[in-house]
Amino acid sequence: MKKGDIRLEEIYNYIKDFVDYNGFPPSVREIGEKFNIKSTSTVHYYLEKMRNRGWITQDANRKRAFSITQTRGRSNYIPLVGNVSAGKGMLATENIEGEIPVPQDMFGENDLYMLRVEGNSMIEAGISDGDYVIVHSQNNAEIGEIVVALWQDKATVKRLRATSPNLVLHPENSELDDIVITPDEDPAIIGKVIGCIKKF
Amino acid sequence: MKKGDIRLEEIYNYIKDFVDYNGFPPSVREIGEKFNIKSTSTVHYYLEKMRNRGWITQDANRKRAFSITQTRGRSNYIPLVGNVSAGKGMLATENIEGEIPVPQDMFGENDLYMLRVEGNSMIEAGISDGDYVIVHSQNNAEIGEIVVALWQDKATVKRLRATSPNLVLHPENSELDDIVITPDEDPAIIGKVIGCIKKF
DNA sequence: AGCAAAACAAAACTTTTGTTCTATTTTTCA
DNA sequence: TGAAAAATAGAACAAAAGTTTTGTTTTGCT
Repeated sequence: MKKGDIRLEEIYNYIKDFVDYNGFPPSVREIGEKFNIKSTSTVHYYLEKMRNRGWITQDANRKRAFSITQTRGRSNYIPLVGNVSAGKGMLATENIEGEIPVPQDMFGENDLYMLRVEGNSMIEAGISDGDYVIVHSQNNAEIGEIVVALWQDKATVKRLRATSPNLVLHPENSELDDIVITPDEDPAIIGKVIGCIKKF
Repeated sequence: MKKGDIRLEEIYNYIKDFVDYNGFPPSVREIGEKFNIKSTSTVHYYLEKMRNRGWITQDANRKRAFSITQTRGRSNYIPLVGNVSAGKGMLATENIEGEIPVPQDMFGENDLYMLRVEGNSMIEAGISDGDYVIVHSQNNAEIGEIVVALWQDKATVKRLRATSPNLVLHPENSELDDIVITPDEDPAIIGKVIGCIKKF
């Protein structure tokens, strides 16, 4: 590899990191300073090269305004909900522990939230204790889908078996029995699990 | 709510979206154009307000360079590696199918890549066909960890059982037997699985 | 060694961009 | 209603940032 290409990549990575960290790109002079390049024209020379290779794009006549043209997936920030408690307003701000970025390509972008799973009742579906499930907020679901149900002031993740006359929730754990909830116990479906993130 | 505060929020959201989309913030005049504000000083007036409220920060004497002070978790963009083929250079650009954002809080930020899992050999560890594993790039691992091993020109995800005299890879699937690879078959560990993202 | 291309420097230049100042209109609220 | 506060405009301005030009040094290759 040519010497210049190594430099080019270094500068490119610097720009990527800079944008990631600051939310705006570095100026020509900032780049120069970082790499001990004493002339702005040299930096310009490298930027031009990146433009030609399609690494970055830049509207003409715009300052500090180039963007990296990467096939970089967008993030979608979804609230991590802590205590999923009583009835309505579970997305109340007090319950939101943070805004977690998830890949938009994978999970779309509308009405999602995230929940930390407790217990291993869904372990045979690949959802274990401590995993984070990505949930689409909705109030009903099809039989067979994995849902988040609110019952007795607690959220639980189970597979939906039946909705009437009773709500039947099926744990994906052969050691556990189905949960049958009668209407008068006032259960509610508050979402459909569309994804799961786990740490090892 | 005061009229100005509504405007302020609208402008703030515009800025957030703009930064998300473009990778750099809009200029004062661009904001003005968007909201039919005819004077740059008016936009300035709003930006100042946001600064006072801590919504944005901006280094003095820097143009087009304010950033939103978000309580949002950071994304870490990691390459999704397609064909994990022969020996070295698996992170060669040709093999990178995209840059996927993953939450930095969960997975740190160094030397990660992502791999699409084929087959259900790790299903009892919660890793199924089609899942995406998050891998820390490293060349050795502890016994018991889930690793990515390169063998016969293919990457495989298994639990590490032994490293000598033979490399023993254990599928987490009771229907499958351990894989024993002798040194002359030239296997290599190319990463440790630290996470998994699955879609339902 | 010698030549072409790549890499870098210096300074001057143009445009963009944020800021400031003053003045006017509109809202808000007592 | 009337005064204070908020919101907006216009123009002028200074600093920052990208660009251009010209030239020099270094590198790569035959």
